[in-house]
Amino acid sequence: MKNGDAMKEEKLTDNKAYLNKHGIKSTKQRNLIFNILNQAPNVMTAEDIYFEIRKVDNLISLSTVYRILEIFIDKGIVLKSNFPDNNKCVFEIDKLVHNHHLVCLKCKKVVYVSGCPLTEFERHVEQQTSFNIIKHKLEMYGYCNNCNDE
Amino acid sequence: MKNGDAMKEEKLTDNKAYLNKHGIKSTKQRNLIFNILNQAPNVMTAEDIYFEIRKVDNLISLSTVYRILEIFIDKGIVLKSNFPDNNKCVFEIDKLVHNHHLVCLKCKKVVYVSGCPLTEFERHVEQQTSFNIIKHKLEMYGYCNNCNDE
DNA sequence: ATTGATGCAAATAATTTGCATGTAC
DNA sequence: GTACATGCAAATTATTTGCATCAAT
Repeated sequence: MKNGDAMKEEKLTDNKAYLNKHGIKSTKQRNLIFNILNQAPNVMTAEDIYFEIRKVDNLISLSTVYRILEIFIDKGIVLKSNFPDNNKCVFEIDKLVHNHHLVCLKCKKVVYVSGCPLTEFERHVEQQTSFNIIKHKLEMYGYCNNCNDE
Repeated sequence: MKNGDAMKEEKLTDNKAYLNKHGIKSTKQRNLIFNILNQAPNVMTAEDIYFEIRKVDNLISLSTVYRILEIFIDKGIVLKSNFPDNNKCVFEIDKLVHNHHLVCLKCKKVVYVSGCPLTEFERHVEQQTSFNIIKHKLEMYGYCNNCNDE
């Protein structure tokens, strides 16, 4: 028990430092959301996060989830996406390795794809358009192994 | 005048053929929406389309706009996107040349970028993931000439 | 004439906001 | 103690749906 508590304590402290480093005040709710997103194997909607927190029996308001996500996005530690199928937004930690999304058109599973073939292309586009390109988002759509078989 | 009418007539006929070819029944409203999207210099929201039609003094219901767009998407002649800033969906004709989006983070202008550096990468991802990739969506974000200067 | 398309109003769903209260520093 | 964060309920916004009427074949 003591051990568990100590680990928990340590984890929270870690997050606090991380949040503070990014100019974000640490609160119980912010730590929870950060932990959940950080351990999530996949993108999550605001509601996913909300229900995940309820499991842990720590009540939180859905609007707080939205507000905290907005802060995390502004401070650059979370990414927001919007797949055109459903109108829900999905959120994920902004890992610094460049991951892109591969979405199954049938079961809607999202898989991360590492590697990024765009660096050179971006430079080319910058020259052509005189835009200053900051970031990009790449989503690929298709059918996963399972859904292909059916 | 006669000339104008003839041109209009011809245009509508063209669209009808095009719609029918894609398994879409032609109606006044569908022709209007198709024309508007086809001549649009940029992506449009459902409301943009709705107001554009109102200008032409032809009343249409917003729900009809949504319904027709859905059909166009299903039949593959229109693309739907969802930029994460605002929760509105945007629509555009699916030109067969592969265009991608370059979005200004400040003024929200969207510019089309031609060329696609992804063909080879997609094959690589298919091998790695056993997905069957159907299509992709690439959005680049940055600051345009104007907004950079300020 | 028939089948499906549209208009209108109401419903739904995601997200945002106002305000009173609670909490981190 | 103060300033900001949160909870709750209500508001807003985009999109969808039900149903009666209209239009294309």
